[in-house]
Amino acid sequence: MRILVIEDNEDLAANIIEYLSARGHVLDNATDGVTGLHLAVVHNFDAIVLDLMLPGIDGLALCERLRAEADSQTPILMLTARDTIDDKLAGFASGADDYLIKPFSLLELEARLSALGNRGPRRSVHQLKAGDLSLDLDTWQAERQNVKLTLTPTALRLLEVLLRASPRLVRRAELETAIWGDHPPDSEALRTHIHALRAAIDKPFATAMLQTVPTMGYRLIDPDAG
Amino acid sequence: MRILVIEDNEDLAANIIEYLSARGHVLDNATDGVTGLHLAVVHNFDAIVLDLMLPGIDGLALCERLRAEADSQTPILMLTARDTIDDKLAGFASGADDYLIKPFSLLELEARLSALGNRGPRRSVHQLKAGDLSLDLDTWQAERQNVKLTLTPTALRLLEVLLRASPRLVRRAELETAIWGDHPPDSEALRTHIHALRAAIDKPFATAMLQTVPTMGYRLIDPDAG
DNA sequence: GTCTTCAATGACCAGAATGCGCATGTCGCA
DNA sequence: TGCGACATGCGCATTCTGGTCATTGAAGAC
Repeated sequence: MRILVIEDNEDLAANIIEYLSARGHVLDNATDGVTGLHLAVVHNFDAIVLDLMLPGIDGLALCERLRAEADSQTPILMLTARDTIDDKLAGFASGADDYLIKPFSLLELEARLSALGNRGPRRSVHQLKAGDLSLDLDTWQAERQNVKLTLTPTALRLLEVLLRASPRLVRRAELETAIWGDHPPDSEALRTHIHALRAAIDKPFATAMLQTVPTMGYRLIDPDAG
Repeated sequence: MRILVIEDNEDLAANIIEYLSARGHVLDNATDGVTGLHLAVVHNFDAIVLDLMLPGIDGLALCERLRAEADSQTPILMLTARDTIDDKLAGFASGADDYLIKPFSLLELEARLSALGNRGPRRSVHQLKAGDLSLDLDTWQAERQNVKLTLTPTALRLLEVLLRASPRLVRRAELETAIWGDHPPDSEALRTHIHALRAAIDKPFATAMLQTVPTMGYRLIDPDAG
């Protein structure tokens, strides 16, 4: 996860950054509110750790401005020594997603950050991918090299089957039953659809991913992998 | 919000339900794990409050099964008297989104549930949004580019469903049940309403947000995002 | 109680997209 | 050179979608 830590206490910030970096996250740090707000708006973090006591802008105000002006939905975890109910309510009211009281365990911080990062529509678990080609099963939008592709319904199903199998080879019979069920068309219409799929995902690009294996079937490979 | 409370302590459950109901939420209750799991799978809650000490299935196991088998992404807030780091970590590891220690304040519970349900109480209570298109759920006023839109009741419900799902694709059958319940009209009246919705939210503007995915359904996208 | 208005529905038509079958072209191989 | 397997392009039939409109039914106004 890419995480922004807005915290002016250098020791604490260093602790958090060291621990989370070691756990494989990418960290960024701001020691005052203005810088933090700026970083949060410009970059696209997966989560923000926000101390409430800050020089510059107050933490609550920063949170509100981030939600209101910048219309950002990045999850925010507030960090503070204040543990009265009113403090917490104010935190959530300003748009925070979680609220952690000092002193806290770094383990718990990471667990809560993960929970924040995992939820929400941003991260779609339902995505098939092979190399620079991807198919989002929520939106059913296919992309290659971040270019959106328009596919016919059949080509879309074909792509889905091939992506799920990738880089395995899929037999023609398998593809046919996947698309038409038990009653595939008389002729080998599959070729036409493979052709259409190729036109969409391979032709506009430099490298071809959809390969033919004569007499056997087709497979979708990632040219950059092995 | 529609909230499921899985809690066998009757006093505590009654307290939570009474309080949250009074605050305008719709509550449901299960006193054992099996019933809870069943309700969670069948209905579509905005959040689940889950006690860890339950007859039937253990809370952690229930959480895992919900995530794994049912593939549910409903936010889960765990409720327990156990407050060691290991307990918390186990909770988050099983798929929880938040973890609250007894005794707790009902105010904090509601704040945390709001944060879970909508990532910011502001959004759920007030408005749905996608790009420059928004729907205020208090006034039921839809706007695009700050221009107020007049919609027919059905188009309004259609917009609500699509906005909540955005940018996910919504299948035709899904839209039909969302609007008409189990007995959708004979003909494909949905098209006419989609047409009406398009006329209102897309036609007067330069860019179209409501996209058709042939054979599958419709989706509402933010043209400026990714 | 009647009239008016508006939305929902279902039928219809037209245009476009898609699927499928076929003819032809291409490649590799014996 | 001949054969098998596949790619490609084309045309027709079908399907899908968008748009329009008349009818129906409900809610509100008078």
